[in-house]
Amino acid sequence: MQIKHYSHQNRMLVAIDCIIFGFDGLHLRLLLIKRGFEPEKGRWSLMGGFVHADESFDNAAARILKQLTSLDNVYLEQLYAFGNPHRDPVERTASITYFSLIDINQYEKQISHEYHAEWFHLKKIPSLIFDHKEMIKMAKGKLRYKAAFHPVLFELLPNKFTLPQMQNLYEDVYESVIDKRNFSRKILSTGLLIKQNHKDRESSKKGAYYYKLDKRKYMRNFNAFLNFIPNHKI
Amino acid sequence: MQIKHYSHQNRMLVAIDCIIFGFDGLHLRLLLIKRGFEPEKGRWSLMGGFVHADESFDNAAARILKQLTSLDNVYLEQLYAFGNPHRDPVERTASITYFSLIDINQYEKQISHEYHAEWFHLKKIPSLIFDHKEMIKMAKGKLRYKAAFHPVLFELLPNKFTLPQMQNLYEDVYESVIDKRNFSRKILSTGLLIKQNHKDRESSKKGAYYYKLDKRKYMRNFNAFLNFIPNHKI
DNA sequence: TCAAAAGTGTTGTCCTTACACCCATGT
DNA sequence: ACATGGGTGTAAGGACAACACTTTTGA
Repeated sequence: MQIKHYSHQNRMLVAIDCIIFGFDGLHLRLLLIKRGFEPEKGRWSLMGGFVHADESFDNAAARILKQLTSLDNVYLEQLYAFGNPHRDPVERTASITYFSLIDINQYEKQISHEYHAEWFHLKKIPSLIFDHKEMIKMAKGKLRYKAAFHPVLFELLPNKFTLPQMQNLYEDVYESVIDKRNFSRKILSTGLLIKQNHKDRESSKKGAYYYKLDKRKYMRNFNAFLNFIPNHKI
Repeated sequence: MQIKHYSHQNRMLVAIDCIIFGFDGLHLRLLLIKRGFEPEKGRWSLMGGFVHADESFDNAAARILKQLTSLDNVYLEQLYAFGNPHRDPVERTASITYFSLIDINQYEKQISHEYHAEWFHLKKIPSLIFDHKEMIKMAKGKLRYKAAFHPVLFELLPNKFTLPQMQNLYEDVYESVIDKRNFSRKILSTGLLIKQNHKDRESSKKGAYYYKLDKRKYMRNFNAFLNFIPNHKI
């Protein structure tokens, strides 16, 4: 006998919420939108949406991210499934959260104004709906954890970037000060950076050399362990 | 206006599946059951069940684990949400997987025969339903990742254990051979072990000293980074 | 007395850290 | 000329990895 349904079981809505990080050259930032429907319409929220009937979670997350940013092929990784029965007061809704790292400059080119999105400094996150604050906290933890061993923060950097910019990024992620001599030695020792022969002349008088990521090596070595952060705690 | 439902959205079943690891003193093992209902009745499967209407995912996982093992307070951590639309052929069912580490001796005392459960050696996993093989693969990866930096494998060990037993466990998890001198130095340097003054005389002639875990230090230091495995790859 | 597993120490290498000065440029 | 941030080298200490012999005891 062919079974058609699991009877008497509870079905629920499943949504995706995206925790979207960006980096503006000085600080790590988080992209939030103004919620466009009830309840809580008009309050700040993570970008999200319901999973469609014939869509995997990964596809739903990519679709939702693209809706907001118009970007394809960005770094997107499942973070955690939030399933508290009353997290959405309207109706039981599970949220599968995804963690995204995007190049803020790519975003700026493609910006959609439909969602009233803004980049927030991580120290200045406004009040958010539901359990979104908890989601962000977990995403920050995961970013630290991952970046301590994998070169994942390159996903946040533009095509060309300088070592001082990179150091700003690491210092912001770990909320700590890093010695620039040790930092540059460690980063360069990965062999992932290709020095360019021109400088960024905007952020200092002397100018800092641009580097590009060696994409081939990056792909190959992504899962190798690195150890970027001295004395890091999670 | 009070909203009662999100209209026109797709609702789905949400299930929990538990990847349950144990350690018998020599080898890492995985607990599987014989599925008790259609479809795929009688085939090997992870222990699972549907999330009830008013139950969080964590609570559902703990309930389902207890159903099989009769154990409370075991190590249980969310692993990943599997959401492929056709992963269950009957009806769309998301699976939130949980990763569990239990002391196999506790389990043996409490065994429930209702599910025809068996412990499988990780090299000899039988054919499994749906995407359960993929779940196990991910769980193995996470176990390695986590155990490389956190003392989580203690969850698999009985109250009293010997260093050779512990080393067997680490060697099994990482499928590699570890130098016992370096291993004991590293493990003991954590300060987490309390040497007992009697020996296990069963597994060797000379006998190996028992140790107990210093639970207080274990709790306090769980999130500190360790580095147990030389040259480990994920 | 022999076999089998437990237990223990040393050394060289490499990685990590701490630290200070010179350079290039715009104002 | 000076202030600002960029770029580089060295030395000391600690962690890690490689390695071999002695001990205990049951058979």
